[in-house]
Amino acid sequence: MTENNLEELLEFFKALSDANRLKIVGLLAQREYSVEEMAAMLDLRPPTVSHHLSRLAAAGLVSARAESYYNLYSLETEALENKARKLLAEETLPAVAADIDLDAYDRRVVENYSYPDGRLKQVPTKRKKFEAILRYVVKAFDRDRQYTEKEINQILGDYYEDTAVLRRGFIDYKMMDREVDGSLYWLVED
Amino acid sequence: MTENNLEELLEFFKALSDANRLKIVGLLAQREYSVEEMAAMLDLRPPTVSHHLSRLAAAGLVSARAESYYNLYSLETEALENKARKLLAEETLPAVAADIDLDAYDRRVVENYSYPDGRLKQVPTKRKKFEAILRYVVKAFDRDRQYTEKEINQILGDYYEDTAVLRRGFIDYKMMDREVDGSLYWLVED
DNA sequence: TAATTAATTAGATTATTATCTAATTGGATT
DNA sequence: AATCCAATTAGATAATAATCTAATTAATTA
Repeated sequence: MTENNLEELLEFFKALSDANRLKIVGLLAQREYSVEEMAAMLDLRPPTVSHHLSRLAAAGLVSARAESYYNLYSLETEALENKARKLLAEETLPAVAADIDLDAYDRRVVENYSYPDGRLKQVPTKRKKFEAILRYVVKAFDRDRQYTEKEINQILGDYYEDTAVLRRGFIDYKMMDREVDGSLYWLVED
Repeated sequence: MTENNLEELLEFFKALSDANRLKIVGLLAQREYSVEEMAAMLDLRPPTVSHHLSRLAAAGLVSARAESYYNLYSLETEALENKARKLLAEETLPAVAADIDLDAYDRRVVENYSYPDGRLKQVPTKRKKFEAILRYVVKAFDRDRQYTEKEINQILGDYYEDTAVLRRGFIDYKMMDREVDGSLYWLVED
């Protein structure tokens, strides 16, 4: 369902990503034509037009009806409209990204900045990488409870000596919140 | 305006006719990303992602904003919607065919079946070619008047000896109509 | 039945395009 | 001022895809 979505969209866009195929669609938007007629009008050989038509047909955009030994092609207007409308639907594009490995960047950063035992070699200065490290470290905390600064530092100490830079990062990037007097910390919901 | 239409549509479809570019669009439909982040998630090198982004940007589908030395890309949702809606508009597809040489098939058929002086060598039996010949010969008649069968035959005689087969063709293919008694003929409007 | 015709399929060639590595650019940090 | 880093550009290579000719198929007419 999710992966199909990408395949289906891809077939649709590929079908229309050629000038001569677009012209064929333009022709068939007006009336049906035989292969030979279109070949003459586009100045192509019939096998080439046949090939284009088979790609359009595979995407469901055209269909043929046999009449004597002509194959008369016509546009599947509804199919075209459905695809265009699907593109406009809210849920379509996010679904295309459904199977993408969103954590790949974080994993790469964590690997580059960690010793084999899981401790951090250092903390990156660049924002994107710092955030990736924070997302990794924050997993050590529990959503359902509150922590004293002492407890925070104890947990962070397993990752890095300078616990303050990590603790401050959580606050700066709004991954944690705390009491005004700084006595208690807790995770912020996404 | 008319040719631009094809170019613009083509750029749009080509921009989206690649699996990785579709995935990029899917990612950016959710939030903005840097080039390096997307490269990691798609398992591509940054130059490759940069190339894909420039094609998407050329089609107006994504835009970048610089933040420190990141280029943060986001989806141009409106542009995408406009293109999709344009595809649904009645006039778009016929406009794509506006510059096509619609007479190319007829010309080819007429040339194949005519002597240099314009007379027909023979009349084709195959429907499509017969129609092409009829469309050619019918130009000899005037829209604003009526013809007796005798006058018809005289004009058709300039093209071909067997005038009846042409005259009958006009009637069969509804290019001409006539009185029930067959006394007068006239051109049918398109 | 033989000959003709439109379309498709097969196979080869050419043109595009996606991708990579290496080099360059332009900000940002030390 | 020197260095670093993300992004882009340049240039080369590999993978796709468009197109052609030749052969085949299916259907029609002489």
